[in-house]
Amino acid sequence: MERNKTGLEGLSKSYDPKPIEDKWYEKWLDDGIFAAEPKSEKPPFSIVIPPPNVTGSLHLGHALDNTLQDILCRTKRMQGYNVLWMPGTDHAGIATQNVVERTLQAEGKTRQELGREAFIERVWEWKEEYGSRIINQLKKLGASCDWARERFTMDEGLSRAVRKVFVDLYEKDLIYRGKYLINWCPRCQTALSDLEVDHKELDGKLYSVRYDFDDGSGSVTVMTTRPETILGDTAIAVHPRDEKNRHLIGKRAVVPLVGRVVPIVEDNMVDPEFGTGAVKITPAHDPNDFLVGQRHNLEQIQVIDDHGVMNENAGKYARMDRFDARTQIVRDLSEAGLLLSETEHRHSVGHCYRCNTVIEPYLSEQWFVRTKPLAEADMAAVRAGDIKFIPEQWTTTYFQWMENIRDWCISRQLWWGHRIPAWYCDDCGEVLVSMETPSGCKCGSTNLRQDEDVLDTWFSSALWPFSTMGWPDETPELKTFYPTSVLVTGFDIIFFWVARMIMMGLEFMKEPPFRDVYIHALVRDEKGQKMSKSKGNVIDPLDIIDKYGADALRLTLAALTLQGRDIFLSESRIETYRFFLNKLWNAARFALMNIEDAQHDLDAIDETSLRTQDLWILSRLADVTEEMTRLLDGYFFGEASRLMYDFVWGELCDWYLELSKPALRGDEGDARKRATQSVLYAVFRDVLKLLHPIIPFATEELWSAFGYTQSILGRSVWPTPKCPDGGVAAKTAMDTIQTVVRAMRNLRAEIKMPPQQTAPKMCLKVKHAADTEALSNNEDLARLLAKVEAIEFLPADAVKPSKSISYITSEWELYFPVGELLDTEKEIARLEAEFSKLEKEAQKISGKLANKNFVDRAPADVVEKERLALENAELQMARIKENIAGLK
RNA sequence: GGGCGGAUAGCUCAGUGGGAGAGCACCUGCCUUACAAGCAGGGGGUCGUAGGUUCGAAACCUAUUCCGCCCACCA
Repeated sequence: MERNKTGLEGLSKSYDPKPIEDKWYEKWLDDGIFAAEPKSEKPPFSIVIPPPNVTGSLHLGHALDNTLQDILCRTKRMQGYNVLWMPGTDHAGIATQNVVERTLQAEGKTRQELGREAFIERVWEWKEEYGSRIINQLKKLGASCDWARERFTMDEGLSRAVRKVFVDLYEKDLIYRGKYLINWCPRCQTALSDLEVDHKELDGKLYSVRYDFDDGSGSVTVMTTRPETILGDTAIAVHPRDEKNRHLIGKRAVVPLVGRVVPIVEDNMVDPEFGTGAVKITPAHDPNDFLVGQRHNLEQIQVIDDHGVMNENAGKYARMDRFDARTQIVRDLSEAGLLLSETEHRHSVGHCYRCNTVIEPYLSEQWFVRTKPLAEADMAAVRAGDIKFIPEQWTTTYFQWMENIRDWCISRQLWWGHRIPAWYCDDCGEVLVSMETPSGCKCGSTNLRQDEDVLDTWFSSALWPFSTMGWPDETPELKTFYPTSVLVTGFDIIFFWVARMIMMGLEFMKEPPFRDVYIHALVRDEKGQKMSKSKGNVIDPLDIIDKYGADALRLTLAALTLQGRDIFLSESRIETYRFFLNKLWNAARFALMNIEDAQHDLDAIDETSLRTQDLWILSRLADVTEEMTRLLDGYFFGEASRLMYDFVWGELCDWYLELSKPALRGDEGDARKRATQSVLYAVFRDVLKLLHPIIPFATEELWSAFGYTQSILGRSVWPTPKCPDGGVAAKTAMDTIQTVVRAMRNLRAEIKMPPQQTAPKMCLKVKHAADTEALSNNEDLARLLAKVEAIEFLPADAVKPSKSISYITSEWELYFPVGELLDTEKEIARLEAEFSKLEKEAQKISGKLANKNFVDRAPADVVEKERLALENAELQMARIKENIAGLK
């Protein structure tokens, strides 16, 4: 087979990602390697990207999420799958609107001044300018998405899907409209869903306020954290079985400061143990009170407006900010003698997840999704195993939320987003919900007004797995790639996104949107703190890519990804893995410079010329190939990365490359040289393949330098494990060689012999249990690695060589004659320390063996192992003792 | 209030019933022609605490302490 020329000249002396990464990304795009085939004989594998916000810039969360997806996609491509990785971005309603509003603010303008149409135009301009930024950043990271399919949640096609879903759900009575108490952000001027409220524990005050009865017969005391809502009180409630407050039911109290007379009612919501057991009821400003109000038909009096300012119902407090009003009302209550106490109280307060403003429970007309029926199907699918969470523990979290799900408020009083496809007839009040703008009302009127509101961003994201594939049309993409294979995302959006995708997928596709949900950790800083701009601990992945390269970042993230644990990232950690890339780089350079002159077909390995080390590395490679395949298949990214790290560095570089040197120099003859060259060629081929999904750029560059037949590594076929004949025996032999070599190095270090100095001679006395042949056949290897001139094999009954230090195992004894360098006392001390360590060990084991329970109940092989260990320890002790005696 | 995760070497973490490990940091010696972003050797841990199960526990069970996170209609 004609081999491409190796490109050693092109490789810098140390690993430098700069000239490599952009070049290869371009080549992959030109080659079309990322393109999915709508119809194919190959088995499908598909992932839809969690669409980043168009406002966004790549952060470490994206970097991790997309690195893992890329690893999966690249692996599957090499394994022969027809891979679709669907990319795109999310319009991110509130977030984007806020960003554009801020740029307007800088120009001294507001969106209201601009008007709706002009503002939306501004947002689109902004989107065109910045929307592609994050896509380019994903490319820098190496993401192998099928970019020709890039989608945006407000594309015409996706918008059509949104309208279709809305209309269908409305017709099935799964979407309804009504006036309810919702979460309102007074700054963003919109409703929010329950999930979009961040609850934070804050130090507040709990006020006791006295409400006098209207008949002058006494008073009742209630507790509140929000005195400003007193102005909207329309009742007081006590628990029906609360004996001490029973007598209050039916009485009427006077609301302080406003003088309104309100009834005292009974309701199960009240906790009789809290405070006095009496609660003030403000149906228009508290979610609980709202429900009580419904049950008792109470008046809803709004006293706070949509800006968080007291309105005309607040009397003299009108036009005051809600927090100023609170201060003033407390002062006034105190002056009126109605404020009985004021205590510190820590409680949770809702904040807007976008702008952090304190949320106001606000009574307004909104659209809702009836979630209960959808959630039932959802949970059934997860229970049936149609959808699997990895790690499994997230299933619990998921169920916990689904079981307590409440209706989803989907209308937003924003301008940027999908306009709700509902029209109101100005003449008859009819509500028309339809995909297309209706021409007129049933009543004949043409005075139709479309609903001003837009949909929650997450409504369109929920359709992402099928809307991106062309739904509601029946496309080949849907047929081939739906359900997708796996969803990779962070736990922070399980409720926002994952659960809702499952709902919509099951409802409209009758199949779940994905089979596996791989939930990865959050990336935190080295101290475990969440990264945030305000803390100044943000690591920008683009800086990292610039400094260390995308591969170093990818490998670090993958290596630190353990199932179910957060990642603490620091630059020093990235350095560790960058060092690895350099190691791999140089190992490859070493191989290349030694196969450059090869005149034979490198693909043909002459098996008769293979020695222990060759069989060992080939069989270890087979082990690693099998293990790596298994780990990637099970989403064990960290384990997979570390497996390759350890194999390449600890086995290939530290042992095999060193052992290959004499043969490559020609010391062992031409046949051995050719065989070793072929082994290197074969090992690197698979190592580069196995590492390619994790570090695509570096491996691709090296692959081209080796000149393997397939010109693009990403197009090569995933390796299958092939253990050579004699591989298992070679592993045992290498194990022995490694132990002996380490022992020799140890003895040299003991007398501080410099590494460049060759030790004249070591004497090896091989005992019964040892693999004598492994040692005598590979004596040259031991000499090479331990830098020893000669190894003298002593007969088992030989006397100990004089003036030597020793290393003794149960299988062999190693003597290093050091002549005058022998420090007798030091050597005795060392041996005695060794002896007492063994003695302790032996005592422990014999204690175990003396235990009848252990001998009787432990498995036979365990007992046997302990017996052997004891025997060995005793043998070693006996020999060490002899040695000590000899020295004395 | 409910739930989840964690506690192992100075630091960050592997290790799910029979040998306590890795990387970084530290100490010693080396610029040995692939790599000083490197090589070789070394010191360092009563595995949070208390019980239990077991012949045997870092691992399994119970309780407990501390740390982190999520959820909840905490007036």
